[in-house]
This record gives sequence, C-alpha cells and structure tokens, in this order.
Amino acid sequence: MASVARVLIDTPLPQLDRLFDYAIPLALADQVVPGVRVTAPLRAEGRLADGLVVEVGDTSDFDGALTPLESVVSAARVLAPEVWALARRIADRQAGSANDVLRLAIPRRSVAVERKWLAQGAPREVPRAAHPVAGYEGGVIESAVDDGGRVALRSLPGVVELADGSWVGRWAVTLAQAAVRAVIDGRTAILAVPDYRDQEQLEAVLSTMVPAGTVASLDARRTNAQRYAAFLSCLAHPDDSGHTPRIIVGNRSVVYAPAAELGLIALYDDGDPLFAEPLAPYAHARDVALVRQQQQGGALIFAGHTRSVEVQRLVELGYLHDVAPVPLVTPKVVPTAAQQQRQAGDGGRVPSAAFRTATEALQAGPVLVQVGRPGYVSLLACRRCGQAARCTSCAGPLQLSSARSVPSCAWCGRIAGDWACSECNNTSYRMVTRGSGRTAEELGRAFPGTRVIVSDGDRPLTHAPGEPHTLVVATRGAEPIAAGGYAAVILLDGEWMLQRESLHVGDDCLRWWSNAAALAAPGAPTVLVGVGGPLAQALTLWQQHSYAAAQLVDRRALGFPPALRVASVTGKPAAVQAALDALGDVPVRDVLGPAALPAEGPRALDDDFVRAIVRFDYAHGDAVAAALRGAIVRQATGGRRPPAGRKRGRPAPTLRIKLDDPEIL
DNA sequence: AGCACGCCGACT
DNA sequence: GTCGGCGTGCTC
Repeated sequence: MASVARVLIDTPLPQLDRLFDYAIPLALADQVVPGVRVTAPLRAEGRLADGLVVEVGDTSDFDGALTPLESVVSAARVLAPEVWALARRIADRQAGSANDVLRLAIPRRSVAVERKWLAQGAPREVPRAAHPVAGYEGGVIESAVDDGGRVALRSLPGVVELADGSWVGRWAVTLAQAAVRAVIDGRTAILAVPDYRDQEQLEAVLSTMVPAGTVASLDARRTNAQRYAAFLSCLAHPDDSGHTPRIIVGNRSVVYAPAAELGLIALYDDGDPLFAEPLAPYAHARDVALVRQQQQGGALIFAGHTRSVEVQRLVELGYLHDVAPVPLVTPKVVPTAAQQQRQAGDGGRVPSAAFRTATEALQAGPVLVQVGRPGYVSLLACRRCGQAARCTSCAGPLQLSSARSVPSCAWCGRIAGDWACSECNNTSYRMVTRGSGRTAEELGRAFPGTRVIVSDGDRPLTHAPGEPHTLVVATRGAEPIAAGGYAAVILLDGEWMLQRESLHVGDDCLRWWSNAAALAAPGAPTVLVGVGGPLAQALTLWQQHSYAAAQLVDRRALGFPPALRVASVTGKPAAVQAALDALGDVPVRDVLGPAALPAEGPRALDDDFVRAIVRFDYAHGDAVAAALRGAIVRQATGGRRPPAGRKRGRPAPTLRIKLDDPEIL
C-alpha cells in the first residue's frame, strides 16, 4: 500500500507550482488515489490547503519528515492522469502554473452533484449505428480516426435538414460522423467550437445519431452544477474500472476535458478569436489540441471553411494532411468592382448589381445581408468638412443609438447635444458608418413588403425562417442559419471591415465572408461588395488555403508569427527588464522594446507599464518559457512588498507574460 | 499569501 | 543583558 502522495497544492502562487510529498496516514490509505481532492497542512501548523493527488508511491525525494495528509475530500478522481500531463506541459509551454490550467479543466465542485454521481454513476450507453462520413473520398476521415491521423479538413459549405426539421451547417454533420466513429470504437471524441451557436448545431446533429447519454456538453453557458455533472460523467467512476466513451462538445476549454481513451480531438474554425484563452496562461485551444494529440494519440482534425495561417504552416510542414471534399463543393461567389454605382433610396449602401440580386432572390427565399458593425450609427462626421465627430471631453467617437437620438460618446457615454466641428465649427453632421440597426431600417425601405430580421452580437439568432421576402441583417459572425439556406448572401461592409489596422484583417474578413457564404442554398449567389484583389479571388474560387499560404509567405518575410514564435512581457519597467535579463543566453531572434503600452480604446492602461516583445524560433520555445517562468517566480518571491500598511484588494501582478498572443504585432 | 526566522535599536 | 522592528525566505 502506497505511503507517499505527491500533491499539487491549490494556490495561485507561482513558486508553489510543483508537487509536494505527503505521508499517507493509515486511516486514509485506501482513499488516497491519484486524482482525488485532499486537504493538506502547509507550512504552518493548523493551516490547511486544498490539493489534488497527482500520484502515489513509496519513496520521496524530499529529505525531511513528511507531513501526513489531513483528509480526502471525496472519492471522485477529478484530475485524470492524462489531464495532469497536459496541464503540466501547457503550463510549462506558456510560462504559467499548472493550477491555472486546471482551473479551466476541472469545474468548481458541487457537493450535491458529486454525491449523486458517486451514488448512481453515469449512463453507459454505447451507440451501435455507424455513420459513414459523407462528402469526402471514401474512408479518408474514417481511417484518420482509426489510425490517429492529423487532418486539416476543408469543411463542406451548405446547410442540412435534420430528422426533426431543424437545419445545421454541413460542417457539423461531418464532425459528428467522425466523432461517432470514435465512440463506436470505444474511445472518446472531443469537439471544440468557438461559440454556443456552433455547439447547438453539433448537439442537434449528435442527438439524431447517438443516445443522449453519450454526449457531454462542457461549456460556460451552463450552470456550474450542469457543467460539473457533465464533467463527472466523463470520468471513470470509483466503482467502475472501465473507461466510458463519450462525445464531449464545448467551447475552447473543452480541449482539457477528461478522456482516458482519446479517439479524436477536433476544432471547428480554429481561426476564430474565441479560441484564444483570455485567462492565464493564455494557451490557445489550437495549441492545446496539438499538444494533447501528441501526448495521447488519437486523431486530430482542424475543420473549417477557411484555413488559418497556423494550420497552413502545419500542412506545409507535412504535419497535417490537407483533406478536401470529393467532389469539390463551392458556393457561387460574385465579386463586384470597388467603385460601383450605388442604388438610390437605400441610403446608398447597396450597389445596383447586389440590389438586383437581392430583389430577385427575395422572391425565392430569405436573403442574408452581412454588415460590419452592430448598433445603429457608429461614426459621425462634420457635414461640411468631413472631420470625424469626437467627444469634447475624451475625444472618443460619437455615435447614434437610434434615428431620433442625440449623439453620444462611444467611450465615456457623454451626451454631445451641443456638438460643433472642431475644424470648422459647423454644427450639422452626417452618418459615416451604419450599424446593423440602421442598415435594417434603410433596407426595409429599399425593399418594400419585406420582413427584416436583425441578428447582432447583442441579440444573435441561431435560426431564421426559410421564407421568401425575408431579409436577415446580421453582423459578421452572428449570421443565423436559414431553413433551406439563403437564396442570396450579400456581404456589404467589406471595404470598411478591411480598414482595421491588424496583422490578420485579411484572414478575419475571409473567415467571416466564407462562413456567411457557407449558409447559402445550393447554387445561390453570394455577392461580395466593393472588394477585389487576392481576398476576393480566394473567396470566389473557394481557395482559402491559397490565401493562407500567401499570408504565410508574408509572415515569414516579416518575421511574424506563425513563422516564428513571440512572447510579450508586460509590466513595470524594472520587472520587464529583469525578465529580459533572465533570458540570458537563450538564443532568441530579437527583442522589440520595451516600449510604453499603446494607448488603445477608451482608457489607457496602467500608464507606467511597458511591454517588450521577444521573437524566437520554435526550437527554443521551452528555453524561453523556462527563463521567463523563472523571472515570474523571482519577482513573486524576491520582490519587495508593496509599501507597508495598506491592505488592498488585489496586488496587481507587476509582470505578465503571454506566449503566442494572437493580438500581438 | 501567510508565517517564521534573523540580525539591529530602546527597555525593565 | 533582553524584547521586538519587519526585511528575507520557505512552504512536503
């Protein structure tokens, strides 16, 4: 019987991010098993810390008397061995703590839910019926699932009706079929999607293929109790030695779900920024999936209508296999020249070609109009000289919230009823950019007798009716699925969307447009308004991977990710300098900065913070992460306390390190 | 984070 | 000669 337990203490302190050995008291001998929650004395007599048993054994490297564990919290083995290995690796890779990773991997405990699960376990339904993966060369995806293949999958555009009459994207059917293949084989599949609307589609498809107990949904929208119940249902029950195959669906953190026998881990639309984890240690779900597949085996699929530059790089390295539909299915995309004549009467937004397309299509079915901006009017300008209208107190942009409202500042909210142009003192303004609300209003007038539906970030719709004379105005990313597919898709604000200053505007726009075009009915036109060049070409030819390949060439030339890796180091100047010094002789490509943080948005961040960016090759990732991690630990221990006396809520971390932050540069 | 250990100024 | 200041350092 094991006498030593190796425990991860639940603490945010970076210097305690390692395993501590404890003696196992005889009374607890048969309860202390890997994965259970325990309490253990730490440092001072009587002070108890929570922890997780990572492993048990009979020896310890610690020379000193081992303190005995205090108690076992419950019999649930919430830290599965494969999740521990993943959390440790991800933390090390990101210069962070395993505890921070585990916060994403293990939901908060709910005693009632846990008691119920311990008493009755989880359903063990295993699906019987196979669902061959349709639309691809026979057996390509099946053999990837069977043999642990790694695939960059070009999803099928279009929508499909399910047995219950609801409609989903065809991409969801493909992933569900692949997942069923894995569970029939007795293994678990993890399907990660950017947001809950994608998740609903997967759940809808899966409900027609497998018994309900086979699917576990782990996403942030559920209550903690629901999430914990779903989480427990994926674990091995204490009374039961076997692994329970599951299809686990969820958003970005589902990549950490417990799956002892991993058959498949798949991401849909990996370029979506929602896959970037905003919590420390900021690991991108794509990277986690890559690491996990390497550790645990099973198949890896990155599916989507576009190709992220990161995935394209892996395809070119030969690490992922590019798989396209057979026969090729491509939406019909019609670009329009940049300076097209505008139709009168609709606010001048829709060029005449697109207007004609929409008018015609509305007779046959619903028409989708994708706009760039939510809200009503997001930018005003002087009617006389064209100067942008800005708030007099904070210089934020002025906006309108409805037809009759007074302009107000988008940043500070101040009402600007007395606005006058700062250049020419004129007091009348015009609308420069229109949001979904204003566009809907204008289009309603332009297409009389049409029902106009708005779907935006605030109130996104999942589904839209498939009836003619229905105009759906949606902001990019919030497009509902129309029954039967749209009779036409108009992509309106491309020109404006491309103006954003960012390394990946092009990728983002292509992704938004492609995802909207994928909602069209077979043969229905998608009109891209006012955009030409390689982006329009990639969309028209449905060759998003070619665009990604060209982007990768550019990134290599510029030395930008994913051609190489980057770490951003943010904090007080002294802390940043210490972190950079800690890099010592690690062979980094170069260090940009430190420089003052760019003042962005309504409020400038901590004004005395600086940021440096370290660029390095993939080969030196471990060394860079280890060095920066050392700086974090030193700064947490060595550093002086805040000037004595005051007790503030949170001593803001003075050093923040992000590896591979997609928003950098 | 806490909390103990440790080496310099006023004290019964 | 001690009691205690909170500057460093450790937590099995």
